[in-house]
Amino acid sequence: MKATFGEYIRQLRTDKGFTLTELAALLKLDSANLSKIENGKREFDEKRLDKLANAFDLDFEKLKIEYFGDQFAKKMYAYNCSTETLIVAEEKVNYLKSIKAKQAKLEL
Amino acid sequence: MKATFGEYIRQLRTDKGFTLTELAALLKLDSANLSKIENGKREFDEKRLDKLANAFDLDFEKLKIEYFGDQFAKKMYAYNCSTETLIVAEEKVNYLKSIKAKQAKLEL
DNA sequence: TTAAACTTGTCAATAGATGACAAATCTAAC
DNA sequence: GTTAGATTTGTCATCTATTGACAAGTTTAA
Repeated sequence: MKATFGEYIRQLRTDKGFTLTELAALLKLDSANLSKIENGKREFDEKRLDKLANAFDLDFEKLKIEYFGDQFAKKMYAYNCSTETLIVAEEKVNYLKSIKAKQAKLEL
Repeated sequence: MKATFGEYIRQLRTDKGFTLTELAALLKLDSANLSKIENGKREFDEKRLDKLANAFDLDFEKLKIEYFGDQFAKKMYAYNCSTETLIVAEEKVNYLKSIKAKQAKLEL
């Protein structure tokens, strides 16, 4: 659960005994590029999250957590951000939601 | 502190009595584009964070928290991610750091 | 040593972000 | 209500980064 997203995909794939070529076909990408993704040399495109969930019958909500958690972690690591960034992020999500709620009310 | 990053810039700017054109010059961008940034219609490029910190004499670490917190919040809001994403992100940052620490040890 | 699996390098094609500028709108002072 | 400065909006060419694709290399296990 602490692995990078690439390591996570590799885990899923090898557990099911798929080759890179087989999984790549399910995800509609090149096996060479899937290799790079698993080794952290390319990004996994969020547009393919649903295909990945289908391929391994995963809960989509949990997959999003894994995926975006990984994205955020990489950014924070790269820019040496303090963990307070995450607290601020949570506040800001709530702020965005409150804005939306306010707008929905006005449209009544 | 809960505002979006665009609102935050606008706050800083108007507090100091700068016009869009003036601040834009300091940040080396077009005033029209700065307007879009303040109104959440364009992204603020992370490469300009240092210029922004200088323009308002801000603590760079705090500015990063504000900036990346905003980025993460937007993503989470857009993809409707649960707040658990942030907990996972924190675990993963620590994982990345532990990897690095391990590698540093091997290189001795 | 052979075949399949995997890795790596490269590059053209594509998509997305950015800079630039014109035009419209807003605001406040006169 | 006119004017000037400030801001907003729309558009588009250009730049940049990402992606797909494929060739060539290495590793692995039989």
